[in-house]
Amino acid sequence: MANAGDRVICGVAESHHYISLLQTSLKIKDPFSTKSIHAQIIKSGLHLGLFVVNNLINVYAKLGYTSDASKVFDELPVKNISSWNTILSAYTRGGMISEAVSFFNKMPDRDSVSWTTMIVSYNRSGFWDDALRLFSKMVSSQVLPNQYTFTNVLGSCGAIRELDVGKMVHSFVIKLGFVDNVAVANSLLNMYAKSRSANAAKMVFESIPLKDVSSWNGMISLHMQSGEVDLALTLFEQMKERDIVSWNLLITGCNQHGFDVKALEIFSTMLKDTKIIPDRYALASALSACASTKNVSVGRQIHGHIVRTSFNTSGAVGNALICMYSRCGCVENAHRIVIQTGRSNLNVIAFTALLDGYVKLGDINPARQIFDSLAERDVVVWTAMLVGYVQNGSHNEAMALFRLMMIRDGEKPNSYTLAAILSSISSLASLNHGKQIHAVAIRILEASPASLDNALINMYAKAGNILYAKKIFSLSHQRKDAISWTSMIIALAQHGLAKEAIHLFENMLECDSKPDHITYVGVFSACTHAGLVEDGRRYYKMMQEVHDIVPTSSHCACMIDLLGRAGLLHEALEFIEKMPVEPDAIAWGSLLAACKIHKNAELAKVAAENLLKIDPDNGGAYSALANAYSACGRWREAAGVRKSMKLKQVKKEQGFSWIQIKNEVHAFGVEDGLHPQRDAIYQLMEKIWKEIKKMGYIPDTDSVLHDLDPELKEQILKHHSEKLAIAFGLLNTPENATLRIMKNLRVCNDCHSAIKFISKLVNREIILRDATRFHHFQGGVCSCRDYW
DNA sequence: CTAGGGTTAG
Repeated sequence: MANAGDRVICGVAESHHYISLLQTSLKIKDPFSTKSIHAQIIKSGLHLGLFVVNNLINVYAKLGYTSDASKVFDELPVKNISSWNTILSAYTRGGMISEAVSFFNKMPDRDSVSWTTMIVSYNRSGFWDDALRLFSKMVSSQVLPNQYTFTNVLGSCGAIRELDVGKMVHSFVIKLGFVDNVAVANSLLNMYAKSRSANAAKMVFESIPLKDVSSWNGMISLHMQSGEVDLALTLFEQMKERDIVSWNLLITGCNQHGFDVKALEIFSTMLKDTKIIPDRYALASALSACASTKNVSVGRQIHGHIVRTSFNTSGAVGNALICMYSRCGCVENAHRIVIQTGRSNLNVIAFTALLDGYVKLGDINPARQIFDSLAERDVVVWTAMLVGYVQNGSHNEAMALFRLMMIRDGEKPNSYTLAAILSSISSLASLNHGKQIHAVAIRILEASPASLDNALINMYAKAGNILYAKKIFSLSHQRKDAISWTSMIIALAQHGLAKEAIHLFENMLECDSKPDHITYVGVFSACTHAGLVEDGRRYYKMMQEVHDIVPTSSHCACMIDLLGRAGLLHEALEFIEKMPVEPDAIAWGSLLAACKIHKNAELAKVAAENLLKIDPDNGGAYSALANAYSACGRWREAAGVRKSMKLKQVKKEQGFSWIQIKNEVHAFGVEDGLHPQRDAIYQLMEKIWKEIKKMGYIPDTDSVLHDLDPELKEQILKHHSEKLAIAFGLLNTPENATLRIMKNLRVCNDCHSAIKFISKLVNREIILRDATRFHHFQGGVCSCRDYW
């Protein structure tokens, strides 16, 4: 047993002995050996000095034995600032910020380590402002920052793009002589890079005397952030050594900028040419690249690697796998990974991708099941579900979901949500709902993006309010895109404002906005509605020669329509025979419709036969052919067609019309006897009928089967669904109010003529949206000038 | 006792 004097002399050696023991116990994470060392230290008395005891406290703290650490600290008769700092760091490491703050305030003295520990703690929790505030307090308390302080404070500046503060810190760094410290210099570089000061960042980089891998990585990151992928790649080539971060910067950068093939190339080079093992960032980005390029086979290989190395699929990697399989259409695989990984380890983004995968396959029900199973929903997943319904044509479900989102869940929609619901509203042509959404958009969005304006234009146009559509278009002048022009051109064309539509198209060309294939559909339909055959031909040529657009079947259908309606039936047939794509049902249907208008039964027969060859169940073909025969007075043949229709049980779409009064939609079929107001409606129609006949209206009884009693013929015409809807509208709206009627089929000749008279008789504007376009009736005339 | 570079997925 050594005496007291020996102990003092041996102190230093003994200290080293205990410290190395403590470090080993920390390294192997063995709390029991720590306890036994602790016992030995007590046994030998606390003469070893604070250095050893502080070390003991630290090891306890780092192993998570906070109460043991505190106990040793509390029992210390004499403490130095390092003892206090050690406990402080124990609190901050455990994320106990409020405890750390009150401990920090209790400290008798604070040095740069104490302050820095607090700053680091704030940074770790993302409280960048608090970190900077504490830094300025530190400086005014006359405590000098060290290199650790600077790296962290510069990190805070970069995170919140506080360039001005960052510059001040920079001058401080220079003053205290830390510029040559590579860690501090790298932090400066990154601060400037994040604050979008590329030149300052480059200057810092050039001035670093001993650049390390991180310095180079910082520059690569800078270039990737600015989208200069080539420069980033060049720098990467120049590097003498590269680490996983260098590789990941390239992989994620290429992925983010759409160079997904390159990203996968780099990923495979890393696997092949280096010993670097891909981490979760590399795997997630590579999988994302597979998703974007729909490269399942590489995606499966990466999945295989993940399985072989039993890589943890919780979090980023699992989410990326699910997204990859969903976007590649392998929804079952994605679903399997959800089950294997466990729902709680995955996030809403992965589930949104899965939901979307089902939507893309047209499986709306499983998509809804996933949606319902989510514990937490954000605005994006609500929107994805909504878009699913819209694309599926389930507009009522879309409306119901939107209500659920707004009212029951209180989720705030964004511009994508609003554009999606507007698309449903457009299909339902519900002006009231559309106006409500417009109001929501004005209330909650700071600025309306072009996409939303376009949805609004579309909605107002489809709901019959062309004036509002024009207003939105003219107000969105700063952020107009090609789709805005297209939406407006189509809107004008649908409303029969063909000259305006074409004028707008010319404007669009002058503004150097590039029309696409849809723009041209709008242009052709405008030409058709106005009978502008020559313009139509010219634009058809321009589309191919100037804008390099290959005509699609819809363009051809428009052209056939244009020629046919103008009476150039043989030219239309010639067009079909020479058109660049295989003639489809719509092409022959257009010709057939034209034959009906121009009473050409021979050609109608050719068109109908061809149409039925392609689409044998097309009820429209039969009735169009029958109508064409009727129109030429060939009753027997017309009856023959109708008979064969019955024989073949071909269904003809039932015509109906609807009108919205307040928030309710009232639908009417032909001879609708079910409506509660039927007597009043029929009486009013009777009265109107007499009045308009006095004004010169002649019922188009030729369009009805010929072998009926004339009285009965009139009766049938009188009770067409659009006329009933108008009578109902007149009964239930204030005087002078505009009536907006929708019809699922095209308006018939007789109704078109009758409504003109009605508009004059009751002095109302009547807007009728039929299957293809709008008719604005006012003062006895229609906006289509009887050409439709 | 305190620290610097890369953070994916709808």
